[in-house]
Amino acid sequence: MPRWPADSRARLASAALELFTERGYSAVTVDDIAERAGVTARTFFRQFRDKEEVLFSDDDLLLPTLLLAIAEPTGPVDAGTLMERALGALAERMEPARDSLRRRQEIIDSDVALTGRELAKQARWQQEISVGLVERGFDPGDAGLLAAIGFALFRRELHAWLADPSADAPSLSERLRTALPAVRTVLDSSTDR
Amino acid sequence: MPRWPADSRARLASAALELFTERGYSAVTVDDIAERAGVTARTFFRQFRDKEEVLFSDDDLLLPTLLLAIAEPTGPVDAGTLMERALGALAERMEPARDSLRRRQEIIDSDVALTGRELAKQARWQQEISVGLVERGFDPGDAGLLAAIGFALFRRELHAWLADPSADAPSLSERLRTALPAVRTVLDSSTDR
DNA sequence: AGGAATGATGTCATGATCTGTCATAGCGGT
DNA sequence: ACCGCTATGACAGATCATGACATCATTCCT
Repeated sequence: MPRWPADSRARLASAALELFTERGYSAVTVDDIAERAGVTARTFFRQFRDKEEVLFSDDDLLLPTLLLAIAEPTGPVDAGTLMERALGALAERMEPARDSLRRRQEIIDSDVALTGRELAKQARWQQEISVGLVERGFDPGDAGLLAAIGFALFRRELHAWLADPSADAPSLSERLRTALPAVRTVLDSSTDR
Repeated sequence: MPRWPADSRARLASAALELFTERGYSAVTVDDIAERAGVTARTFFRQFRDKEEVLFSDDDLLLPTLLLAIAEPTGPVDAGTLMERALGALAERMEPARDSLRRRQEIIDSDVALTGRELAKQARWQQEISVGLVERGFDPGDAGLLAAIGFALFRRELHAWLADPSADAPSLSERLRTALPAVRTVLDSSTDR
């Protein structure tokens, strides 16, 4: 018999998500979250660096996926293909969690600071991808540019995927596969009127 | 004779920049800034929403520049050209302030939260540009994609420009002009090894 | 000239976020 | 039985941020 119920971290995370959904991010205090999870606020801050991090800590589990998809393929590979593999691997990991991701995204989009945190985290991923590409022998300038464009696309398609509630909507992976070619089309042919 | 020295806002802003440079962002309290500016902390928070905002408030002055560059040209215009005009106008406004921008950027880059705030602000600009493009008759999907790519490029070239200390380094505008064509090249031809 | 309105600032109180430090109690190994 | 390890609680305190109200030089109105 442990002295306390196990898994305080998981209980804090779901308590936080519930409360943020019920009342909105800024109307929830860390004390509220801790109370619902049956611990003290001090324990919250031991598990999560700050109040925001409770929404983002899971993301760190995805980074290895990203790096593996870049490093793994053997033989010469096209840069676009590598980006597609990396983002596709990310997409596969995210797809099963669509519902909870959407709830999370609604909270994030409702608060500028959270949006900033999300962008900063994705910028870090972008940096990691860029490094991975350079390690494969790509030109550093090209790698940075590719990673930047890739993540611009990824953000766009992720939002579209989460926002589209229909059952037969394209999956995130499918959206990504069609997005990269779209860049060329847009650059070549887009005009106003 | 005013009751207090004028321009408390400007004094707060430069006091903040000085102190952040001297001691690092997180080691400076709002009280420190207020003290050096000769006011109380309460006055700081009347001028700036929070401690971060003192580094970003000037940015808001740039948004009209951006929107004007999109809305102004008459007659049918290529989307890439419009992006170039908008970002070029931004660049022209920033170029004279290179030194203070670089000091500011060093502070921002040293702190994740500040990085997030910067990205969030640029995301908002990106959104505004996208809306401006749609109002000119561009397809909404294309507009969003173009704005995203444009700002990915802009961030990249801005950092490169600020990081290159040499006197004969290309200006920000020049960098931007060569960056957009680079997108096509990279997408078409980049391979590893 | 004189009084009222204005507006930037100070003062005080309060709540939220985050950190440092020490005590406590169950668990596992010896 | 004892010892350390670890997760947690308890408490104090710094910093950030906001609301309410007071102050007083300037300005405007009559």
